[in-house]
Amino acid sequence: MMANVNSYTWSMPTPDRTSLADIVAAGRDLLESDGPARLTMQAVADRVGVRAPSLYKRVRNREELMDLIAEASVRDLGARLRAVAEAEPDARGRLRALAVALREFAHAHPAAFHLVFTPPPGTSGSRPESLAVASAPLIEVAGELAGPERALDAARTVTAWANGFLGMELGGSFRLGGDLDAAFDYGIDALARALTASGD
Amino acid sequence: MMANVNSYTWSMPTPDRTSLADIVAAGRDLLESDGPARLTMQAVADRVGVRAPSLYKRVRNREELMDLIAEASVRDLGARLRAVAEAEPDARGRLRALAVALREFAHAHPAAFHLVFTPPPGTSGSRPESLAVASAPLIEVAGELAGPERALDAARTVTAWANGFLGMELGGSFRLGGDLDAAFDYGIDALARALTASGD
DNA sequence: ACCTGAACACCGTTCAAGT
DNA sequence: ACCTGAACACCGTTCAAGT
Repeated sequence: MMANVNSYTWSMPTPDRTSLADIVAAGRDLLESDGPARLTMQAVADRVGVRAPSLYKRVRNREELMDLIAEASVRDLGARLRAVAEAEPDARGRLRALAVALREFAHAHPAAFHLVFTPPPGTSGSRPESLAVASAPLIEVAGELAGPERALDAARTVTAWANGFLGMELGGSFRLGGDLDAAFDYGIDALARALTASGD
Repeated sequence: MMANVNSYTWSMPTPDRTSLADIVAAGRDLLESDGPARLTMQAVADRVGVRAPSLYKRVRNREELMDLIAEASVRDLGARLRAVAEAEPDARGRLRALAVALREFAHAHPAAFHLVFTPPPGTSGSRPESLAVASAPLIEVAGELAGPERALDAARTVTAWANGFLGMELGGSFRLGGDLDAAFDYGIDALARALTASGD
């Protein structure tokens, strides 16, 4: 028996009105422009032209959406850091270039930076592998400066400093005035000195 | 003419059923035990034995309550750091003792630590003066190690590192294994080396 | 399969009415 | 003056009903 495909009982499948990519992109825009508190399922739905419940066809819940935003952001950051690292063969110069690039990313996408490096309780943040890939150039240069023995400790010292500095800068926690560009510079040099000196 | 104080039109003022101190204490407990998302006006009210609307007699809104919790926490931290600093005259040993005390505080009160050093957008966090008082011992030792010229930059490098390390440790961002105690130790030594070396 | 309105539980907050 | 119930606006999320 043939399938019933008479023209009046059959109808074209309506094209989807949105997509996961659209939703994540809208979320990233909203996060940066309005802050996390106003990154609302309703607001995202408005922006992609659909009602809020429809988002749950593409995303399990708001937390997963936040994680997807963190994931997309960390990939962008990783690509940028990789490009910067390739352009600078000298280890000390590369440490500086990577730190500066990280700071530029933090200034350009402060909310995304915060989401990636300080995921709010309840969310998981970006996938661990993605964060590892993005951090690889920094870990590598730390190893070059401090030696393979101390690579991990050295990398953690650098990332902790950078993360802390940028988090405090974005959060307005440096309240004693002074030149933050110079303070960042001082920090880079101090760490380069410290990692280079053996310490044994 | 005498005031009307006939016994049947006059009544004892009921004693207050709670206080600002009670509310802040309940908030601190809840924050640490249940996390910021469940630090709810309703939950605080339940704990102090009143209805949620009554809290607004003592506190402007939830954000102010969060700020009061941050303020109380930073004062505790400041007192602890001051005591540690007084007990250790050697600058390098004092840097280590302060860093360790800060880490102990972060481990003992992780949610409060996070609230103080990464106040969520919308809140103001603790009063700037209170944070300055709490940070004073660290700024002072940084100045002793790096010299008065570089005191502020050096202090920012140390606090950025400590803040970043502990934020990442509490947030579970160190995912490559290894000994975190040793990594923290390495960081302290690296910073002490870096601040001591002139860099000019 | 995707989309929607309606509904639910749960927030923070306000306010008139009680004592 | 403090406390309360009731109400409001606004969340995230579920689900039956539509196409």
